[in-house]
This record gives sequence, C-alpha cells and structure tokens, in this order.
Amino acid sequence: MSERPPASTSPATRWLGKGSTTQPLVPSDARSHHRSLVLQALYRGRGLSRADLSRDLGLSRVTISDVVADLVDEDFVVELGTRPASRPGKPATMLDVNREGHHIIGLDLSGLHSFVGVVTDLAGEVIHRAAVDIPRAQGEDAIVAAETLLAELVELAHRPVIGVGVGSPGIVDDRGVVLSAPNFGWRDVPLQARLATASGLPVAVANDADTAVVGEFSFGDGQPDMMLVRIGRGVGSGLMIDGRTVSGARHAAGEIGHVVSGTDDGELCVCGNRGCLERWLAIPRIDERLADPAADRHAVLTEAGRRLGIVLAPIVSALNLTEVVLAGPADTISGPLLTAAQSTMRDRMLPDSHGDMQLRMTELGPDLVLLGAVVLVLRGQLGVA
Amino acid sequence: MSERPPASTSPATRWLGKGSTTQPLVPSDARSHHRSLVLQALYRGRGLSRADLSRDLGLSRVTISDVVADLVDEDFVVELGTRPASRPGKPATMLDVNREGHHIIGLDLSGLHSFVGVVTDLAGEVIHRAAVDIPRAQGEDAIVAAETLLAELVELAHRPVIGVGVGSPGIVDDRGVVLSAPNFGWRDVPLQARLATASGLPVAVANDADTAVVGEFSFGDGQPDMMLVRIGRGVGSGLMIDGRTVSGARHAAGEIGHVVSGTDDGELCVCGNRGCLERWLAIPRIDERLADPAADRHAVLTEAGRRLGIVLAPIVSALNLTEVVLAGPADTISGPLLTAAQSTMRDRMLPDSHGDMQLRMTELGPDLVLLGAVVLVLRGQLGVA
DNA sequence: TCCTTTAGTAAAGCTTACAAACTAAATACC
DNA sequence: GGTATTTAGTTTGTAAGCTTTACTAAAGGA
Repeated sequence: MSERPPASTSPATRWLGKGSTTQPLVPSDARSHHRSLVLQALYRGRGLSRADLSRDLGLSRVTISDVVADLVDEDFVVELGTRPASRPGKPATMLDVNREGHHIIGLDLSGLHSFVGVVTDLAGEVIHRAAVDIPRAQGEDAIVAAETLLAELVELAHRPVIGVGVGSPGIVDDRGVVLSAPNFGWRDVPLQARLATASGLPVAVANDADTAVVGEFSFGDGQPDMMLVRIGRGVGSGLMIDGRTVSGARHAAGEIGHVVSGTDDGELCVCGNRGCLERWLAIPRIDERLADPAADRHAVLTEAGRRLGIVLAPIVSALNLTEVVLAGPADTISGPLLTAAQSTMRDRMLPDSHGDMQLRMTELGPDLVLLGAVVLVLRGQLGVA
Repeated sequence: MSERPPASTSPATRWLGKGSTTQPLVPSDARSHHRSLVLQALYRGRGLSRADLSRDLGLSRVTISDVVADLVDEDFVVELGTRPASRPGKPATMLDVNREGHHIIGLDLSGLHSFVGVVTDLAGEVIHRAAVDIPRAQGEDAIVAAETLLAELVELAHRPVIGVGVGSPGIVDDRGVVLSAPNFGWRDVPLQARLATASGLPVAVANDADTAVVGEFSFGDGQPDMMLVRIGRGVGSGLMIDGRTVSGARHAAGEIGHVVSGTDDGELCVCGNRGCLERWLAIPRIDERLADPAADRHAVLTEAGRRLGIVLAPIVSALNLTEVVLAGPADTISGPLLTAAQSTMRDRMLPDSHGDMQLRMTELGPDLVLLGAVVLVLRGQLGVA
C-alpha cells in the first residue's frame, strides 16, 4: 500500500453546483404527477379498478379514489361497470380512459406539397383529416396556411379539443419557436404562440423528426432507446434516450444529413463537403442514380444502405441503442437498402453490443408525424404516452 | 384544400402508455427536492441569505427558513454572520455550505497497477490520499483490495463521511452491480452492496468513464451536453446529455473502442474487426508505432487524431454536443492528435453545427475519476453538483 | 423622532396524502 | 341458511408541507 504523492495544486477549487436550478415542487405538482400515473396505467391496461390502481401505483386507495373522482368529473375517465366476481369480496368497478370523449388535433408541416392534419380521439384513432396545398408557400404565407388548416380541423372536431400538436421542419426550440426552417424561409417564427393565439387552444410544436420518434415510441413498437431516421428529400433523425427525446444543446440534435460517410470522398454536396450522408441516401439522389438505364438497382440501394450503416455504427455504439427505425418511401428503403445498412452497421460495431440491436422500417406509414403530434399533446396535457 | 384519402386501416390501435410507471410523489419528496435546491444554490454562490434563496428559488421565506433550519441542524449549512448593510432594512444573515464539516470518499478502480482513493471535503478538496497495489488482482482478490482501501480511507477521515463514490471499469448497472469487467474477471459482482456492507456507508458505484464525465461536468469546465473520451490502454467514453449521464439500454453507452473508423480497413483487432478505433488510438498501439525508429511522430499522432475525429463526427452531430473532452496522457494526446481530431471532426460535419463546438483536453488530470466519484456522492446524498 | 425598507419568524389555513375505521357486496364454510 | 371472510370503496381524522398574513428586529432616510 503506497501513498500517492499529493497533486501540486488541487483542481477542485473551480466550481460546483451547475445543476440547473429546477423549479420548486409545490403540492399540486404531486397531484398532477399522480393524475398522470393514473391515466398512464389506465391507458396501458383496460379494466383496472381503483383498488388495482392503488396496488399498482403504490398510492393509498383513498388517494386513488380522490384522483379518479377528479378525472371522472373532467370526463377523462369513465366507469365501465363491475367486474364479474370470481373471488370473494365486493366486485371491483372497472375504469377506463374515456377514449372518445375528447379530441386532439395533429398537424404535419413536413410535407413537400401540402400541410396535413388530423382530428383524433384520445386513443389516437383518426376521426377526421384535412390538408391544405402549399405551392411554394413562404414566410408568413406558410404560417397563415397552417393557421387556416388548424381552423378547419377545429371546426371538424365535435368533442372538446384538449390540445394541438405540430411537427414542423427546421430547428424548433423548447418553447415552440422555429429558429430556422430553410424550406419556408422561417427564422425565429413563434409558431407555438401564433397557433395558440389563433385557436385559443394549448399548442405544442416540435421538430418533425422528434415528433416522429415519439409517435413511433407510443404508437409503434419503438423502444425507449431508439433512433428514428427519416429519409426523404433530406435525411434527418430523432433520438430517444431512456424514453426522453433529445433536443441537443442548440436544439439541433438528429441532424445527420451532412455528416460525411466513409473516408473515400464522394459527390460534392451543397454544404461544401464531399460524401455527405444526404448525398448518398436522400430519395431524389437515389432516384437520380436509378434513372440511369445502366444502373444496377440492387447495387445502388445497397451502397446507400451501406453509407447509412457507416454513420449509424458510432451513434448506436455510443448510445447503446437497441433500435433504429427507418421512415420514408418503403419501396426504396425496405429492400436491399435496409439489409445493407443492417449488416454494415453490425460489421462495424463490437459484436457483443448488437446482440439485441434491431434495424427496421416503421409500420406507421405516412401518418407517423401526425401520430407523433398527437402524442405531444397527450404528453403535454395529460402526461401520458 | 384537398381532403386526403383516409388510410385503409388505422395504425393507432396498437398501444399507448409505455411511459415508465414512475414512483408516486410523496410530500417528503418535495422536501428533499427543496433541500437540494437550497444546497445547490449555496454551492454556486457564497454568501446568500435566506431571503436571497427565497427570491432565487421561488419558495416563500417561511419555507426557506424551515429547510435551512433542518440543514443547519444536520451541520450541512452554517451561518457566516450578517452582511454589511448598505441598503435600508435589517441586514441579511449570510449562509454557506459547511464545506469542511463532512467528508466524502472517492475510489478509482480504473488504474492499471493500483486502486487509488481520496478523502475530500464537500468542496471536493482532497484531504487524504491512499492507494493499494493490485498486481494482477483478479476476482475476489480485487474486491477485497477495494474493501481494504476503503477501510483505510474511512480511518483517515476525521469528519462524518456522508458517502463513498466508486468509479469502476466494466459495465455497471444502475444498482452498482458490475455486470462484466474483463480486467478483473468480474461478472455480476455486487460491488455496491459489498462495499456498503463492509463500510456501513452509503455507496455509489458507476462506470469509470461515466464517473469521469460527471467529474468534468461539476469540477471542470464541462458543459451539459458533452462527451468525455478516455484514452488509455483502451478507448472508452462517457456521455452527458442535458446534464444527465447516459447509461444506455444495456448499460453499455460510451463503448466506442471497437467502432470501425473509416472505410479503408486497418489493422486486425482482437474483436475480429479491422480498423477499430482502439487499434488506432489506444496508448499502447500509438507507443508501438512510435517505437519504430523510422516513424514520423507527427504523422502517427495526426493519423490517430484523424481516426478519432471520424468516429466523433456522427456522434457529435446526432447529439448536437457542444463539447468533447479528452482525458489521458497529455504528452501523447494534447498535440497533433488533438488538432487533427478537431479539424477532422469539423470537416466531416455541417459547418453550422460546429460553430461553438469545442474539443479540448481535461484540466483535471489524473484525479478526474476520483473527483467524479466524489460527485456521485454529492449527487446521491445531497442532490448537488 | 418617525417612517420606510428589508430579514426573519409565528400563526393560521390550504392542499395533499395516509391510516384507521366503516360500509357494501360478494364468496366460503359449517 | 346463517355466519365468517375477503375485497372494494368511502368517511373521518391526522400529519406534512407550502403559502399568506401578520408580527418583530434592525437598519437607513427625512
């Protein structure tokens, strides 16, 4: 046992206490937390009784009864009648979320030619759809188009609307301001505030890829440590770590389109680099290559997938993700491209670490962002999903 | 405005409500939260009064007085006397964390030849050091060595010890079980429980890289969205996102040593792949190359740095990190290697996104893991740092 | 000297949760 | 069939924790 010489000067005199000064926690925070827990449990398993909730959540029957009474008053929870008694004791009164009693509006602003929107119930079941064409809409015009679409959806909803979720392209901060969206020429557009004022409803705005990832998580088979890659005109992604989306220090997490893939150059990209992932993988680029009559479709798609795998391997390893989900046109993505991405990624990681790693297509199709927008509302307003 | 055709079958019938059923929130949780807020604020700025705390934290003066009274009773906070009055009104009584009143023990089990440990005060100031040699210690022997070192440090501490923090190599789960640590032949070793039983103190165990990253965050200049790369016998990393460490779905986050860097092959690695990062960057590998009399030192180090940059670019882009910190032998790392890593990384990312990105060496030197271990205790026991 | 300002404490009241006791309604058992 | 047992849910009383209001202490300013 040897005494190590003490360091010349202690480095520990710098500073401590950077933990973000979080909000105080008032009693009513506990109440809303418990409301969320109850709703969460009811969403997950139908036909739970107050006593079941008490056991599952670790709160007393009294408290559960109280919370449930509030939720019933607000029409978020309904009684389903008594459970057929099999054991001794008074039969339980089953509860469920009142899935049809309220509506949610979801907007997807990431389309190329139109903004689309839905009215759903609390289960995410689509009740109405609407869309508005946006031929080269820019700036204020694009904002007005979104407001118009929202107004139309509000008219369609025939139940109280608990909130509006919006997936928007561009970089969106945590207060729903679109810091930049080149497509629309938006800079610092307070989209959340604009839509909230226009509709008088609670509005949540997030980046489209981040919206998609919560959609996949809640309505798809998405796991809590997951990456969702959207392949379309460009390539973007949303990350979920331990069930939370990652927005990044400058709200720009998931921007992998202009990462260089490989060390053998590639085509020149508008960003100035060579071999950007987008240059290999964006749908227009792939289509260009496939348009060449001499092109080998399988080879083109395999190479695109390989380039994706090269970029994914370090990310998946570093974050120890269990799942990467691809979203985009299935006819292009879900063949050799997917296979090549998967094998490339595995070949470039420690074999142990991809034992249960999965790379797959989303099964939610074109409604992914819309469903994610609905989830934004469920999370924000009810603390569910 | 065109109505989109409804999807054939709604995908929204799958399932919702995956949000982890979190714990209920009892009143005492609020109290401990507020204790943390108070301690946090006092750590950050010295000489705050109860009234200052009330204003800063948004809690009433009454509540602050109550919380502070508890903390004074427990000797975690002391009054410093009244502030020289410049304004009208009763002069304030300044408070501070009682930095010398309690001790913390930190252990670093990641050394090649010895386990090292420190006793610090609540400011992280090192009071005592100790170490124990571990010539090829394996299995139970290594555990006993750690227990012995801990016992020695407990003897050295002359104030109440609020807890023990441990940075261990290998994969460590969130209850302090070392799932695997090849160095010691450990599998599923309940290190936290072993040390807690042996010492009778609260013990927190984490992976050494994760420990380092919290050390850098709290005692260094580390930012909340940061990656810390430890370069030594191997290459590992710890990630911090929004002030929280990332442990990964299987507790294996940060394992980037065996990610392939580049698409031009490289040397064969023990893991079976070619061109693993570790093969380029681990200190023994670099030393091997530099030992060749014909080697160009600058070229060797530049190439190592370049390989690091290639792996970092996708990770930094995807997570929108603001900082990557390197830890390891400065004479090797902090020259051409660092420069090459930085420029390579930047060249492979969207120019916008690295505007405020920084790649630098840690300034905490060899005590990084030890200080991180201390932070584990500050976080766990006091909710600070 | 008296007013104003600020710090800190005391008392009362609100919200929330829990424990204990109670009612309701079923099965189990003799 | 009647009583015991079990389970569901509510009523009642109590404790913890926060806030508001009111109070005392101690300073400067007019």
